[in-house]
Amino acid sequence: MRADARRNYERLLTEAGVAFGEKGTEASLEDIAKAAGVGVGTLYRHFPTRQDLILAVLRDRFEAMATTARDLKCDDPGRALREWLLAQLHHITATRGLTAELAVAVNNPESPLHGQCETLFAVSADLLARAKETGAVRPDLTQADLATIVHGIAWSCESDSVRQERLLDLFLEGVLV
Amino acid sequence: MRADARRNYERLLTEAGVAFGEKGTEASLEDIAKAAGVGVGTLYRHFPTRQDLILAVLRDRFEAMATTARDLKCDDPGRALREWLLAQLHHITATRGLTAELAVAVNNPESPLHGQCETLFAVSADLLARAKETGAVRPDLTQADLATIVHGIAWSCESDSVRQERLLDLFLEGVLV
DNA sequence: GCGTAAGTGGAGGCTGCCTCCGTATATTTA
DNA sequence: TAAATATACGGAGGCAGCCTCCACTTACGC
Repeated sequence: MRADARRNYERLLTEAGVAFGEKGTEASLEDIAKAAGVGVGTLYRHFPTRQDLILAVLRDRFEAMATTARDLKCDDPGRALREWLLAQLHHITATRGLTAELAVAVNNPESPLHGQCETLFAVSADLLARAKETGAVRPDLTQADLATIVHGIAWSCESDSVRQERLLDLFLEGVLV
Repeated sequence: MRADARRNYERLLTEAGVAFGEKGTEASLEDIAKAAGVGVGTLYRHFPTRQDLILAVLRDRFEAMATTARDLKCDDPGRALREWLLAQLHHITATRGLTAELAVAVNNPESPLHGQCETLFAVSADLLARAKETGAVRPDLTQADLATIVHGIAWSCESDSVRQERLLDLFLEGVLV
């Protein structure tokens, strides 16, 4: 790839991240191209569809999440799982405007981003397995349950991290006495 | 209101419900007008903004929910609450394509639809209070918690009612052992 | 330096949004 | 029942964003 092409690619990615964060998935692509100092044609060559651009932006976020996952250290398996779920909430919230897309990527194996989730799945699987071993969580709990509820909470609480944490804890502790 | 106006109003509402269900909030208004056998001008007179049309469609759904709420009968307060939450999940799912709007209406007191929620709130408040009295749920649980989690689950499970029910039960029973 | 493969950018066709206003029709009045 | 009038209709038209296409420009290997 030529140097100018790479430069434009990066610029577009940056501006797209900003625009999607501010205006959601429907942000004007012409505006994004303009912000990146580039013509629409260039945008469309690098990212033939809006979806491609969204996915490219999300790829970066997955990286960040994987890094968080690797750095996660906690002895108590129950706590570790909770920390990981909270970290996920945090990242999903940071991916403002793309929450829905993220949920699709995680839940739908057809999604071209599904592969990117492998690292995250591995971390979840590991933490979940350990938590089950020590009897910290009910044995029928699945990764899918966790992924779904985390996205649901992230989506329904928008950017209110206090409520997110409360709902996560309600979920973990249970509501019926 | 003239008879023809009323007829067109109803037709538009019906077609809008169908279109939003099939294509989400972004469905083409011109197509909706066409489906209703009416010009765009007529659509815009009745519903000056897309939001107005969405809200009008939602008003109908609120009616349906309120009816369900009134018909709800169950002796055990814990079970009654669960039934009500399930019914809500069901209705939210039926309101395909408008889940996000519904969540806004419920969570945001500014929403012009917020008033419509009163009946539903009253039912929730009643069921929740009774469940607390009998000690069926933890005392710090709020209506807002329930509303938020129900919308989160409905959204994240799309139309998979089995998963919705499972997640609701996980929430109610708790996940940690 | 030069040739060319690779990349650029914006004009243009298309669709959907919303407004405006000339035309049509339901309802009232006589 | 027919005229008068208030009410409603509908589509043309201006605008914005989507995406394609291709004449022009530029980086880079020789």
